Amino acid sequence: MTSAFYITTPIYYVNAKPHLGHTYTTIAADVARRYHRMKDEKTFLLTGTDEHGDKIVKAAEANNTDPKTYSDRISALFRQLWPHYRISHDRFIRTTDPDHIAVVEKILQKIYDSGDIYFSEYEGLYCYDCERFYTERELVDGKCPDHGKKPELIQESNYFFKMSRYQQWLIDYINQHPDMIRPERYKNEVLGFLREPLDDLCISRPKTRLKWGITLPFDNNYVTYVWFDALINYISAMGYPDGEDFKTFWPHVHHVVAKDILKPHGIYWPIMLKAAGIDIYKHLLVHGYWNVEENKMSKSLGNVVDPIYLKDRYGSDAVRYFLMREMTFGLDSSFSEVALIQRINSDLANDLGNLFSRVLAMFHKYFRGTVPEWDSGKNPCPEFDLKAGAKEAIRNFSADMDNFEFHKALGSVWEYISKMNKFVDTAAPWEMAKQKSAGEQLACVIGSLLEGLRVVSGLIYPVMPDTAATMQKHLGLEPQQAFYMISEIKKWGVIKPGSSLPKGISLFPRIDQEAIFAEPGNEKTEQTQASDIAPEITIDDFAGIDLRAAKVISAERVPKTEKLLKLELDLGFEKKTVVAGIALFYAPEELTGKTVVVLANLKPAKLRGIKSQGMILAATGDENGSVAVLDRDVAPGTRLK
RNA sequence: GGCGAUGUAGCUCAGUCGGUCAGAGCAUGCGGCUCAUAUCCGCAGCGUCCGGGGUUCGAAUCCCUGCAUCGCCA
Repeated sequence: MTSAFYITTPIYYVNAKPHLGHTYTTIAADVARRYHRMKDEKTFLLTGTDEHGDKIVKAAEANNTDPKTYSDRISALFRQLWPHYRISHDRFIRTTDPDHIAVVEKILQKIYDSGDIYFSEYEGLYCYDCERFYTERELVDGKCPDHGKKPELIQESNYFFKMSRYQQWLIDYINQHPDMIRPERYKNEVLGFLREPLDDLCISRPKTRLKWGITLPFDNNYVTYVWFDALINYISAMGYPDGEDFKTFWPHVHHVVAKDILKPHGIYWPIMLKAAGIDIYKHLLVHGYWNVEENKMSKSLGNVVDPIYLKDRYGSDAVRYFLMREMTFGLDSSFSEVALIQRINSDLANDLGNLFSRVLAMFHKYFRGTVPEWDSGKNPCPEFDLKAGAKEAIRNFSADMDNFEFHKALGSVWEYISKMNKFVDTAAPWEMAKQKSAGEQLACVIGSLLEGLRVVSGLIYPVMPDTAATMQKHLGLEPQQAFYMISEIKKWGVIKPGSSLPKGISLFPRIDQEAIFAEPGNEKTEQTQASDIAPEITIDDFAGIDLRAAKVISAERVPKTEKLLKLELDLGFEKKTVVAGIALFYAPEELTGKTVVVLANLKPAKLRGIKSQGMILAATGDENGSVAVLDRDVAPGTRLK
């Protein structure tokens, strides 16, 4: 019996601004958290920023500031972004927070005392510019791949965490908890790592080369390696070891991460917990990447992955919906503005928005805004049973959400929406309205539809909280109340007869894709080839173009040019001289005797002193070209149309 | 080089133990309705289920092999 749910995002490294990937991870966590709220669980959502390490020092230097000031600035960008997407974290942790630092020190000391941290001297190849060690095989010609300098052999002492000691334990643990790392492919990947001997983890950096970090409690000359510091945020934020939040939520923790940080979360973190005597996290949920398709986009890459741009343009709910619907959790997906617009138009505007709009319009038309008495049990509506459908939708939705299969969960909701659209068509309320005798049935149809919409508003709540609330309002309900509780959604007949409802609205206006691409700065560049088709013409326009079959009598290069060939053409009734820019692709003799297509009524032009009386058709690109040749014999002069 | 994953309709993908599994959504075409955001509903796919072998009465589904793409490791 789970009564609590704790979900985390990674703490984001402050060396870059928030982008689409961060947004996806955090929205996914928020969606999961809202779903567990629906199940009446106590929930906690943690996110934050990771601020230590040499990359931050460098980024700060590049911006002419110090690490703390720089971190403050970037961290604020993350913190300020989340409200735009209706993400309300219970805590936003920073690794520079004093309570976090205190817990990191505590954990280090604990592991040190238990003997899993040792001090060791070693030598290695160090690049002073990169401020890092290289292994022999990382080097290119014995030089650092970034700077092309030869690294120096230096000696250094550091503290190491005995991960190797826990290798077998971790393998066994994962095998005993097969759903600990999900989806399964990532569990297998971790087990793959573990087939090789695990190196001990260097967890310190001498202050001589890095000061921006948490000082080791047992040696003032070193700071903590950034990953060791960062992972601990998941417990420091909860007041480890004695905080109430820690006790309540830690047993129910779910970490959401992208696949690039699988190794720290799948290997370092459980071993750290084990070594510190803390229970292992419950689930690690690993998702894939968003591949942003540059070519199909209107905007520059930077713009489209900018979460603020997307939200301003399409709205928080629509972007949340797209991200959750489009990506199979765990796999990579591609992101494009075109795909986003298509989802919005087909799923949100056409299916859901239009259903909402048509139902409310009919309700107002036939019942003047007052909910009629109706009873689906006593007087069943024709064809479909929306009540049973709702039950099924809720069941499927819940099962999918429990498995973090957001895309499937939404699929289940949309199946129900589709059922309702069919129901409207089959029941044809407008026909019933014409026959006064069908009044009871009409009431049942409209009443059921209103209830169905209420169920939908509850089910979309985790993904589209704003839209859910808007729907509630227009169904005459109180969006402030916990309408999204599963127990509430499951009821049938919540909208009371006699209550009056406000007018409906368009939940999601359709988006005119062409209009967006036509905006200044949105020129379609390098689009797919189909997209640069010239403006539409009529058959009459085409009639003005006189294309003729013409036999090549002779061909010769135009002197002093690379591209031009002079062709003598036979059109049957006359001969023409034509200059064509195809010399890069054709030798003159190749063309002689072939029947080509000539634009015969082109205004003559002089090219290199030669009067060209037409133009032959050819497909030419940068690399190659091909003259249009008729593949069967026709009389010269035959018109093409 | 090693390990692993993937390769199914124009696009994105479902296909659990081999036997109506050749599917869904989008896009496209045609037809219908008119309550609705030119929306909705219905109908329509001659797909070498990557290629080639094999096992089997029977394979998209198992085995071998080749190719392609991707990931991790080295």
